[in-house]
Amino acid sequence: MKQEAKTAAGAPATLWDRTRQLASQEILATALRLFTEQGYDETTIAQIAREAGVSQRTLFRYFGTKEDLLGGDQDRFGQVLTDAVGEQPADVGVWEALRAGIAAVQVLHDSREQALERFRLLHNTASLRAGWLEKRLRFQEDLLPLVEARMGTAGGGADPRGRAVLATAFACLDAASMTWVANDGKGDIMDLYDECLAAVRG
Amino acid sequence: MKQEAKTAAGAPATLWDRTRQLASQEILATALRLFTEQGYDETTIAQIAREAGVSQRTLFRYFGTKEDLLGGDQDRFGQVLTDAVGEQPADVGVWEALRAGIAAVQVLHDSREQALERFRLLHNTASLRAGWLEKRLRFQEDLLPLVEARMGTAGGGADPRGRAVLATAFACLDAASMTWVANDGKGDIMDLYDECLAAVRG
DNA sequence: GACAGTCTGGCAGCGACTGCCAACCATGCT
DNA sequence: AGCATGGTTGGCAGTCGCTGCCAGACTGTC
Repeated sequence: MKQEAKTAAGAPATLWDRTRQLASQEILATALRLFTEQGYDETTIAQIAREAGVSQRTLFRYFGTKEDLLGGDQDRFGQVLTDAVGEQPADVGVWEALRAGIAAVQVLHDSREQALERFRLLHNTASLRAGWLEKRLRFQEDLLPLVEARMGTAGGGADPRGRAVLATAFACLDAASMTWVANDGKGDIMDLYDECLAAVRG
Repeated sequence: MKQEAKTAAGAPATLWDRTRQLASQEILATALRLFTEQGYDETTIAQIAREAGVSQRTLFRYFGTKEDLLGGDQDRFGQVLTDAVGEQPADVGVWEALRAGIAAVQVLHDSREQALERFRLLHNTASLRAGWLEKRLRFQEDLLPLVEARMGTAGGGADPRGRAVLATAFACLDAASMTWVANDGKGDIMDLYDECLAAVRG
């Protein structure tokens, strides 16, 4: 259940945890390979489990959902995002604070290639896109109180402005990443994000 | 299944078509009732089919997807939207044109109550939210060329600004409708939308 | 009344996902 | 070393959304 994934270097904890982590990596690698090879929808859980050498039941214990096999740690995304935004000084504006959060998330990507590969899958697969948008919406919900506090709007559901600012920031991130993928990973996502915001806010 | 052997009154279309339409309405009404009564995820296709008096197979022939039982004509939404935007005079700005399109869609709702009921289900059910966002993304893709033409940006994937403006407009609509639902349908969605845009671009 | 074209329901099956249960095995205690 | 413990695993059955297939019932036409 809960795992201190602090196995950065050495300190291999118990043998169990090491085995767990190994299996987890194996499953993740197999899934990503098959997804890029033959597409997300065309890859079945049974196939991933077979090629990774585990049972379907175990696979579902590691990753509760087929989607989780791609995103890996989307939950950590949300964590890093809200943390980064929350840690911004109080005198920083909303837009700047959100920018800082988004920038913090970008650092989490392992490599440009892997990020590009994942984004490409995400943008080209309807079911994945849907799931991702849904998760992103939950991040927005988590961020909402922070944003409203920074804007001075009382929120409580009556004032739409906090939600609007938040949704716009993510919308720009969306546009930026889609353009980034369309350009085969050329340029920097944050630059594109800035360009998007500038286009929107004049 | 059973049918009124008489139906003497009026015969505008063939009996087939009439039966079909009747069954369709019956299914739709049953589905909406069960969804609001016990929730979307807790309602099975088998239950809807049983209470509507048709087989599952037939139900799936009428509505290809469980989601289709709620939205009904989401496709028409997109149609009206793109038509309205496209029909705006050439000298109208992007933001204004998009606003006109969104306003055109609002007219399609049957009644305030029904719209509120549907929106409530939509915003409270994760799977539905995901599907809706996905479909909305497709609308954005349809709208993109129109927006880029109006902005003078030669899209082709290289320029993110068209996508950014588009996504922002929808983001504001999202924030507006969520606030509308949170306030139990009080006020006008378009007013909230304007407020959102002002907060973003102000 | 016979024929053709639809529509329907039932059945089997796929894929994602879950609950249950028996077998397993690293770990800790004696 | 021996043994109990508790987390881990895999298989089996089952649910739910959804599809292909096939036989039978129905409507409309000649």
